[in-house]
Amino acid sequence: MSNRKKRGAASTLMPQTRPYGTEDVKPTLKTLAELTGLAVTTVSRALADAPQIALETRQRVRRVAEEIGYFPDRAAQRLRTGRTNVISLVLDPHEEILGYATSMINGLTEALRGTPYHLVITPHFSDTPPLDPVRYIMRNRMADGILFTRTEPSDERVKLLLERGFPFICHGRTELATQHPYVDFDNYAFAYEAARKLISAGARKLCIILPPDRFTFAHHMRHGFMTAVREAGVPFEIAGDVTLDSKSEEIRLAMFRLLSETSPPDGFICGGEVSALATMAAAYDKGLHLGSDIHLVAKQTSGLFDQIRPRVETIYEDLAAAGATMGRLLLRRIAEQPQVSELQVLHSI
Amino acid sequence: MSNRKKRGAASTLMPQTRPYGTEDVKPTLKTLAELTGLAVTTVSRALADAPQIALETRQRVRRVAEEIGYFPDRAAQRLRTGRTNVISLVLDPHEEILGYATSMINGLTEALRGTPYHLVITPHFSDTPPLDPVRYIMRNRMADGILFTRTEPSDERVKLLLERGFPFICHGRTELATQHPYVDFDNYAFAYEAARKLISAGARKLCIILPPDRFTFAHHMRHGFMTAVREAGVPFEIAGDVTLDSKSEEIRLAMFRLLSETSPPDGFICGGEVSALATMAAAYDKGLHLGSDIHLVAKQTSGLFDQIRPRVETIYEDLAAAGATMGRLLLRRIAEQPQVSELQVLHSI
DNA sequence: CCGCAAATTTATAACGATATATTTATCGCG
DNA sequence: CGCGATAAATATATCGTTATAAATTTGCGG
Repeated sequence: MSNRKKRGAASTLMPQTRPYGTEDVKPTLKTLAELTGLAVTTVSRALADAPQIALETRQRVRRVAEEIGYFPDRAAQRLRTGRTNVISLVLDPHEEILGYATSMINGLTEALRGTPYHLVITPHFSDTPPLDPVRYIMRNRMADGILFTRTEPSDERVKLLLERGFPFICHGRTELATQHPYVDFDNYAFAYEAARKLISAGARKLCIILPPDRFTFAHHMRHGFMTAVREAGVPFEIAGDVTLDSKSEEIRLAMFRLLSETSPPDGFICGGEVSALATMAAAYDKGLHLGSDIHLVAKQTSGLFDQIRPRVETIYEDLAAAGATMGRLLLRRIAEQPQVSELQVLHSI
Repeated sequence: MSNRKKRGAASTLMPQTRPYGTEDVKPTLKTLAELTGLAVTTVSRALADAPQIALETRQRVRRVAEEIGYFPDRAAQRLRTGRTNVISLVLDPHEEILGYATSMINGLTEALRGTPYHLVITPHFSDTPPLDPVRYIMRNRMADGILFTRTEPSDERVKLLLERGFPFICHGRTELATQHPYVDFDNYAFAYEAARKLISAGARKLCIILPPDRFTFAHHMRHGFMTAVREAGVPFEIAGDVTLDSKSEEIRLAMFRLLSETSPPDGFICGGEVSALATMAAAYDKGLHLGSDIHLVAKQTSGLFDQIRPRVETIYEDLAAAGATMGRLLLRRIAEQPQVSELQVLHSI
């Protein structure tokens, strides 16, 4: 009632003497209500395009909202609705795998584009338990969903998130009985194909540098590798002292040592770009020629290897696509809580 | 008064029959007030360690808070105080400079560690005006401060942010009359030193690949380069068709063409890792030998070039350090609004 | 032109915290 | 014993939004 009387307030839209375009009205629903002579509730629903608000009213409100530059206060929405409109990407330490995070983030932001969702980066510091970031996000209600990488066979994060029913998508699989959503690259196929390529290129003894054994994808790679070498009956070796997470310098030295042994491998599978370069450097330092003395297949996740000479055989993993898929799946999961089975995406090579 | 009576409520801490450790009380100030028999206000201030709350009370509140797993609701705090406890990093498109974003993010998260601040990534899509992300962040009150990169001499973002008095730190400088905070690498020195190195290595004609001309640091690099070549009276060339932002493939082709000309340059300065690799690839394809036929100095921002063979001369820019500095400066700026001069940090080589 | 349903709009009460102003308890001192 | 000063705690209002329930207006058959 009393609001009705205030309809004329619209004329006081710029009461202060200010240059046009710098309206100093506070852009809130309340202001909007005063300007339109409607109730705050009505304005709110009008902007939400609620069908029970007359079309004409909705349009009018929308017009005035635009005029005063109204944008809903995310904090207030968040407090009221309980939704943060945020998803969190847990960034693991030691991800020197060049551009790993960047590619994924690029894909993610593409997936979030046009949605109200934002991406916050939650770091996982190497001196703290892996569960910390996840716990932190849940307890502080920091996000509506979580993304993380480097999944382990019996991943505690997965267990906890499943237990709490908190939306998440992980990059990589577990070996848990319970199904859960994930996005993964077919690292079995990668290693298998890589081995096949090396063998048909003439390599006579293969070597693979694996990720740290605690990660599920290390098992997949090993399995793919083992299957290929066994099928072909080719001698092989698994780089022992060193993993894809090792410092590049260490990898190079380890590979140098390996190449100095009697009957060293001549075919190398590197699951990352840095390890590939380190292996190449070791071979170079050893005076070995890539393509004749030794062969190498690397996993490529950036445009980098297109510029490496001598040319290196690579298998491409599209991390931006993985990020985009993870983002989309997570949003879907947050919105509808669908069956897990729909959400298990395996990016094949 | 009536609250006093409720002191006994502490015994109803877990009224439901639930396994210990899964308290289902809502962890809010209200709950805490009921449990302690204090007023909500008191609890709030107790947790804030306000001196006008008795020490004994503060400790008691803190104990109970811990017991029920209380953590303040960020949305509520944000709504009430107007602070978001968020800083936003605007990620530019086309940052293929491997790990550029990752390094910076790593530094940033290190700087934010232990603070209540979070990092959100606001993408700047290449098909939208550069001002959009900044406008977006300010109007939606998405963050308390903004970080961005690739600063231009007359950067619109800087102008807008200064005008609005919104806290920000940019990576790179402007040429605006007004002072403003920034963190920058000394790209003048980089190019100057690189040219000196090439000349003393025996290069007789220099070439530099610059960033797109719209960025301030392109001017710095050019200036450093020009100063060095003029001082030494050495012939030079500036890669014309191609910039550090060009696709690596294009850079390689351009360099290949350049090397095919009569009396081509034999000393190259590459402001980024990708362009360096592309240049090396072009030389390789041309049959030229690095270190004798041609010389190259690259800017290194990752451990990558330590594994590149033949070895490449590099000058290191520590982007993680830059990120950390930017983070710290921004927090300081948000907190105290200090003099700009304290906030202008130039990372020298 | 009454009355009842459908179409609109509104009032009220949260969400969980904090700023401001006030009240109540405690104490020293004349 | 009472007074003012200090210490400690409290009440109230508010941030900007939305969910719920209630109220009003409108339309239309009878």
